[in-house]
Amino acid sequence: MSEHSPQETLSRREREKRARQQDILNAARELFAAKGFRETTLDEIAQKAEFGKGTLYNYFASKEDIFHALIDQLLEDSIVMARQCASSDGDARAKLTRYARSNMEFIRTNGELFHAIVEELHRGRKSEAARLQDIIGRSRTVANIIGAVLQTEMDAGTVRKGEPADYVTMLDDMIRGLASRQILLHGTLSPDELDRQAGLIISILLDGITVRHSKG
Amino acid sequence: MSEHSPQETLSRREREKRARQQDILNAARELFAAKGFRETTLDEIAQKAEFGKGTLYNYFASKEDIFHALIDQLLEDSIVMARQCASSDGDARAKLTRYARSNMEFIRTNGELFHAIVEELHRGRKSEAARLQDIIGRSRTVANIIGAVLQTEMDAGTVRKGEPADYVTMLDDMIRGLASRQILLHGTLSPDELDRQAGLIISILLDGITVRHSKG
Amino acid sequence: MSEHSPQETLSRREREKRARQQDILNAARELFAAKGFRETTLDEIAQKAEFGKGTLYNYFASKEDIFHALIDQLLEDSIVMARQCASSDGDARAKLTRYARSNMEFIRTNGELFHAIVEELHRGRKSEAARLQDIIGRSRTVANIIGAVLQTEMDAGTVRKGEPADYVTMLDDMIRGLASRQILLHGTLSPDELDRQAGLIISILLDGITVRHSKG
Amino acid sequence: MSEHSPQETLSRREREKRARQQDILNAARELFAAKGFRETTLDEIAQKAEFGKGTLYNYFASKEDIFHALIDQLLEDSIVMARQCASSDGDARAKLTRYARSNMEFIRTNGELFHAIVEELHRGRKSEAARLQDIIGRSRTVANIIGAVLQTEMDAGTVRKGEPADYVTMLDDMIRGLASRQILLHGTLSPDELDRQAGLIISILLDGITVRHSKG
DNA sequence: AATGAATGAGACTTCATTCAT
DNA sequence: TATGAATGAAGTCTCATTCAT
Repeated sequence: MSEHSPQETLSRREREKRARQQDILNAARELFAAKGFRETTLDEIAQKAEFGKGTLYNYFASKEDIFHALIDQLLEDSIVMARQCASSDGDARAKLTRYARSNMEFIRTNGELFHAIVEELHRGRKSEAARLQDIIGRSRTVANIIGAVLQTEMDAGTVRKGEPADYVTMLDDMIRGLASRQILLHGTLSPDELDRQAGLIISILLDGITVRHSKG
Repeated sequence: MSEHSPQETLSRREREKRARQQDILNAARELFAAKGFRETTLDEIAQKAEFGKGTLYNYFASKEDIFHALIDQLLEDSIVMARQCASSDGDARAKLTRYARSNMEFIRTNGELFHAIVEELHRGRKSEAARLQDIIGRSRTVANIIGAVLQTEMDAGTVRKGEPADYVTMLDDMIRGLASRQILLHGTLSPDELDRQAGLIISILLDGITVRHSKG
Repeated sequence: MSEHSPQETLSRREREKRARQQDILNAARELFAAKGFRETTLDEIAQKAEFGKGTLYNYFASKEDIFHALIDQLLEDSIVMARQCASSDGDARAKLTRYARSNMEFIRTNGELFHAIVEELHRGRKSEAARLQDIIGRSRTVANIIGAVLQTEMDAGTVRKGEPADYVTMLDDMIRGLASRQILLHGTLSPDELDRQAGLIISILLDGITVRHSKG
Repeated sequence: MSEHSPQETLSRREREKRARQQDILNAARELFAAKGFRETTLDEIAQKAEFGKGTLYNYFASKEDIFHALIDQLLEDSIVMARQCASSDGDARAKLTRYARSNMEFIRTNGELFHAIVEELHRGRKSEAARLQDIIGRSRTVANIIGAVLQTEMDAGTVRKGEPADYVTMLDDMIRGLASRQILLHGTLSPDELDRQAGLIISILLDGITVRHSKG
């Protein structure tokens, strides 16, 4: 898990700079999540980060720049999370359940920001093309990581043929919808509830809800 | 299907007023859908509706008021749509497939507004409590209508026991996710593609993706 | 002199709009003249024009737009002035003296704005090319009008051959320098002083300062 | 030409301080010339001078202070230049032509800064009175130096009576106007063109443009 | 002496809402 | 009832200056 950065040792200056950047990002993340990108003002970010307004501009070129930095972090984190689940022990059902659970946890933590991102992407922007492609590309990376788990099962004949990516996106849709709804309605998710929901989702994906009279 | 309004007969004045309100709503719907709530200005709405800017305030108390009126309409429409599918011919699979298809169509038409609504709801607002409860309540109405289809199957033992509402929301999540993604990536959905996707979603919900060796 | 505008009659609406635009331009002209473009704030313009700050944007798209409108007016006025002098009675000396005098008067009235314009042009801007060419073109129009007076004399052999435009620009340089300096040092120019200075400038241009022992 | 500074010997500390001050001034000169006073930031000056931003404040009290120091240098230089021309060989025409040429060269080199200075002076500032008087006084010094050349000719009866300062300022106006225009339109001035223009200006000043039938 | 991170006043611009006509 | 000119609060961003290291 130790992500060796190209230069293991940074100057004190550089380290402090990064730390303060992260302070700003953390403040922004909370606010963007709570109020959305447009509704969050720089004054608020500055205040929450305990900096002067102008100081932010020593670390980020614009409000959008802060937002993009957050997107990067989020996508990076989600890729790491997917990799962990895909390489964890157990069969496909175990891995997918773990993924569903981790993802719901992930959404509980970052979901609001995630929502803000989707929202912002949804709008036309100048930087649209390049940035959108980047995000789509990285999302696909996640889909491929989990899709590989399904592909293995398909090769073994235990999962019906299909486009793994389709299945993964539907899995993601269910996860996201469920997590968002639970948070919206109940504020949060208890660990037990998390487990139950994750199991339910995977059960639907793998088994469906129709009762089969097997082994007649 | 004729929705009898509480007062069958309205004065000419009242009828004209409603008509003009609807003109404004139609203009606003297109703009909110295309650019989002915040990014749409009253000037634009006024221009598209071919009214003076001040005139809007004779019909709606504020920009937000227009937005809320649109939400009402959208929810009303979705309830109608759900009822139609639930009462259509065929077995549960047919009804659900029809629902998936109609819903995707519905999202194709209103999806951007739908997105704008979700977005707006997601944020804390003054009117939060009351409005949120109203929306949740009406969403539940939809869930119950489709849930009843599943309940019938459960009673007949052909669908495994569970909370129908859970199943419906997951169905909705898959529908919404798929539709949104298709629109975002490909711009629109062809009728054929609509059918294929609706079938896939229902197939996952009912059958799952695991291969069963039925031992005929 | 009556410049018939394409439409002799404008709607009351349009007339009032123009009047208010002119109010804003007048306020801006004074301020730009006194403090320069960059140093003048929109708040000041709004206050002097007795409008709310936002109101300015109903009449001009930006601060620069106001500036450009002023340039247009100034150039238009100077062309009119040059035409009047060139078509006035008397010989070339009389016309040129009149031009010098009028121009000094013109600079007394508009010189500060003129300076602000030159200043602003001097700096690189996005709109540089197009706008600069426009201004240069219109300046040339003035130079050509007065140059034609000199050309007539050249054709008659009473003025030595040369590029009329060169002579005119030098004349302009002297006029502008003198007027600017007088205003800077003494605040204004009395009519008598105006006459004396105009005569001096023309005398230098036409006769030079060397004493000639004519008719030996 | 050796300008003896009041104190022939300065401490090493003092000498180094002056050297660094000059480094800063050189950087500022280029930037002010290219972009104007307002548009140049202290960051840019610091970077070009290869100092930290805060360091500048050890050498100058403010951004304006730097500007004023540059004005001082420029005026000092122009006085030196004028003295050289006035004391050069040849008759008045030769000296004046040399002055015109040198001055155009001077403007080519320093013109943008010159322009920035005029611009800045033109505006009302706190330091107005004292500083303005200083600059005017030093400009007069230049005018007097060149004016003395004309005075000699007047005394000899070869130049018509008048205020030498008036003639010099008009000469300066023509020089400045011509040089500025050439730079603005063509970017620079070739040596040949410089000579031609200088000759033209002096020819106008001394001879005027009227053809005289000298009746030899 | 040298540094550059921190600051906040102040600039331009947008836009929902009001109100006189 | 219909209008759109007027408004000013609020938003993002810049930059000269200060000050702790």
